[in-house]
Amino acid sequence: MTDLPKAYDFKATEARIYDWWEKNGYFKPSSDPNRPDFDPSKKPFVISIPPPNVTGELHLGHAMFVSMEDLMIRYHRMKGYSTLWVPGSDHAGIATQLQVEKSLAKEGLNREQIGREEFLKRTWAWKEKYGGIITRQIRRLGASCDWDRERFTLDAGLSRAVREAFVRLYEKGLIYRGPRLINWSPGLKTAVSDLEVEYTEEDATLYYFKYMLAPETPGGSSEEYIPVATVRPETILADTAVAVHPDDPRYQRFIGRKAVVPMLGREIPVIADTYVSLEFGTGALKITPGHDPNDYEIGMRHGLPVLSMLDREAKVTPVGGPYAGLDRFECRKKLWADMETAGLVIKTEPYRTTLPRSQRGGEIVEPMVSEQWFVKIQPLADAALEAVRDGSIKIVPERFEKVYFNWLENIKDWCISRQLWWGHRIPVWYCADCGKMTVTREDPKTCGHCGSPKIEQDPDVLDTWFSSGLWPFSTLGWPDETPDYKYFYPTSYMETGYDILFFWVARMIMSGLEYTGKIPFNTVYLHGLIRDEHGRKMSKSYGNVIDPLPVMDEMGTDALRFTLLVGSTPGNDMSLSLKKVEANRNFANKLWNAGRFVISAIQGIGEMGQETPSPTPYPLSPASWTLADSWIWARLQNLVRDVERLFQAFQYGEAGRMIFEFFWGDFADWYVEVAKLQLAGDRPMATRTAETLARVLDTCLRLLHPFTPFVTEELWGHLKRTLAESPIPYPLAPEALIVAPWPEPRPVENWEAQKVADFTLIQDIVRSIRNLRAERNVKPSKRLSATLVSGYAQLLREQSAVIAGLAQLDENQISIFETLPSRPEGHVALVVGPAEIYLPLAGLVDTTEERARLSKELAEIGGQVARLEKLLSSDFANKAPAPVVQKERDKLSGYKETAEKLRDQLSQLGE
RNA sequence: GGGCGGUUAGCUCAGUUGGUUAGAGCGCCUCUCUUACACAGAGGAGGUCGUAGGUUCGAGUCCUAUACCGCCCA
Repeated sequence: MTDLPKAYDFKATEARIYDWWEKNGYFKPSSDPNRPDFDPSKKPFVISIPPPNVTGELHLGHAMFVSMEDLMIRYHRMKGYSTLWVPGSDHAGIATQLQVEKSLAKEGLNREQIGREEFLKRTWAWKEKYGGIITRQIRRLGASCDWDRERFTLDAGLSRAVREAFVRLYEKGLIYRGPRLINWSPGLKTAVSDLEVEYTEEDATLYYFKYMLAPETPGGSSEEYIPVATVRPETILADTAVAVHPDDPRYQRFIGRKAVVPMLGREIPVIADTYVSLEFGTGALKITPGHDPNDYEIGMRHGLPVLSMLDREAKVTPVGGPYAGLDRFECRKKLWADMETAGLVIKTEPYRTTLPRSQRGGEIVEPMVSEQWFVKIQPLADAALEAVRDGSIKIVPERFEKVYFNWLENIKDWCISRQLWWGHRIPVWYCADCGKMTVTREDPKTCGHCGSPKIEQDPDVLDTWFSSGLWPFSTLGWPDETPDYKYFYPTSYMETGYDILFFWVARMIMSGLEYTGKIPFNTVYLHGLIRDEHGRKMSKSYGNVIDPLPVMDEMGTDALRFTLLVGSTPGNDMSLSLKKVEANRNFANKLWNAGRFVISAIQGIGEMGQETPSPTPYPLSPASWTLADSWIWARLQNLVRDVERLFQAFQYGEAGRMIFEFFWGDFADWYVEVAKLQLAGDRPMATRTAETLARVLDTCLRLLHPFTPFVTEELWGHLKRTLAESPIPYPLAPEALIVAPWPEPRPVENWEAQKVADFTLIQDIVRSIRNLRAERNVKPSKRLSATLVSGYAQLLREQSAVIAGLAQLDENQISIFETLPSRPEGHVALVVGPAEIYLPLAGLVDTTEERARLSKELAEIGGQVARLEKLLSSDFANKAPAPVVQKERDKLSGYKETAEKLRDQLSQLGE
């Protein structure tokens, strides 16, 4: 007996196995362009990791992508590709800066007080302190990344890539700077891009007031006004027009006149624009080009001035006259109160509206005019659209292509400057003398135009996504044509969550095409988001967040991985519950124990004696196999074919489920049970059985390895050592499962279907005997005698030991006949397709009950017969494909045979 | 307003070229500690696949409409 523990001990296994893999270099590409033995003809398979926030901590989103990518990587590695998974992390400008600012605040400091240089010093220290956490946690998940190639977006090399990209775009005229309406985050004091703003519907107030018209003649007076409604009354201070619809009879006569800005007395024009809706609100709009995107458009059309009434801290500017210096919300209150006093207020009413909030922090974002850097995105977007349209890049699942198209077709220029300190500083220097800009790859000492040394670098940094957009190639050495870049780029799959399709994936495609002239990857695989067990979003305030680390502590990494991989389908959200993880921990344990059984079976062969085992050459002809051997082999080959097909179609979850079902349902529940009987046979039989056990286990471990790498590697090692010490000629190579060849599908052999059908009959017989025993409360330990009658008597005779073993019959008291003139006395009869089974349950047999049972079965079968006869006499027989019709015909004849036998039974019981 | 996804057993979900008796895990009921595994084994109950039409010999699967839930974009 083996000395392996009775339950799989993942705690004692995972870290040891991971270290062993890493130490032996299995995570490195099998063909490495930096080594002398590089084989360029070997196909590479490459994934760049979606870089997590460098100071972040593991959550289920990470667990998901790591599991999925590791599966892809391990599969291709076993398939023989030169496989590279590039790990790394992202500096995450805003997030990291906020963390450091928070720690500063605890000391009563802010970043302005300590200055930029000191702040960056502290941030780097912060990164050094917390930067390793996330990568350690990713290792714990089993990620087989090449850690020697780990990258960080602020590394020298990647920073050079960012610089190169910026300068190239600038030189091409695709980067410009200018005052534009952008989204301003007052708390963070930085611009954010359109994507970083979230719109939420909330309760607000709609303020109705009078926009008084200026007298038509100077010095005159006017009581005329246009009623206007707004949700942001404070922006009145920056109004530069009032707009009405040109066809609106209520206001038509005011077009061209002047209106007076409340409390400020500024005169602004009344303009006509078809943008104004006649039905909505009062039918008139105040126009604030400096603080609203729609108004900005209208302002551009009409040549209106743009005023800014808020500064970078969202305090009122001098434009607001007496309100200058007030906070935006205080100003709203005060201005409205003053307007009320001045008799300009009509009413207020509660109102549902969408408010723009910062994706980070959640404060209300202000549309503001500000001087920022932008990427002219249209040319890049066009190329990125084409790459997906022409199939160069495939998105899985396909439906996201539509989302991708829709976004790129309506894209706006990308605001890439951020008023932060942590990030890639914009490589632009302004000259104090000539006022011109110098944009260079190397930091300049003097102005590139007039040579003045009085130059100063732009204080802003780039949007973090600008550098992440370069990730697939910057990590491989770009802009240098390094060996890695030449061999591994373009990468293969980009695997990530659909929530960052725009933020990241689209931008990588645009960047890749622009800078490298190549697609950055050929396939985009998008996974869904993980929700709680009732499909709700996980959030801290709900308290339903599942932390992957304690889950791994309790159930093991393999259990978590298998749950995430098998529980999800591409692009769809999944619900996760600890119950599921527990079920998969049980699966790992099942695997372990079946493995223990196989190993002890192999050891048993070695202990049987020293004579040479009968040679069973490979590939085996089924000639020397038992029915069960043939059956499990055929089922296994079928599984390998299914798994391959599903993997090629990115249906990893379905593949995992099929392996699970095969291993538990076919192998462990049936074959292993039969094997126990066969192992008790003579030496050649026992040897062949042990070998089949080994073969099936080996194949299953290979198929499962991408899903559950730890338990499979550990077991495989034990299996390998055991086989090496045994007389069984089935050596396992190479030294580790992680680099063992993937089971390749074999063509179906013509004997397979018959053997599967034969064994299925045996299973059906066993099941119905078990069923009856359970119904009649026959003690499980009680071995019954039995009489079997069937046209398949030969098959049943051959399998009588199997039937007896699995159904708890007494093998020496089984009689098998082709036909039997009359049913044995005091027996209960079972009809299983072409077989009748009589069990001696004398004393338990109640004729009335028997008749009822058999009648019920006959009714069911009769229903099937009727259904199929109807089907086969319909158009179905003419129009459906022949094999499909044949299948139904076969079924019908089977049912008819069963029905016939049931009728016999009933008549023998007496009417 | 536009687009997408979901609606299948008590719960969470599979079911990908339409093939005719719809599957799993968990939960539930009965029995069993039979030396691989009680993180288990054996048996069982449980679903008119949201609704209404249509195409087809055949629809959970394709088409149309519709209800509800969710997401994305404006």
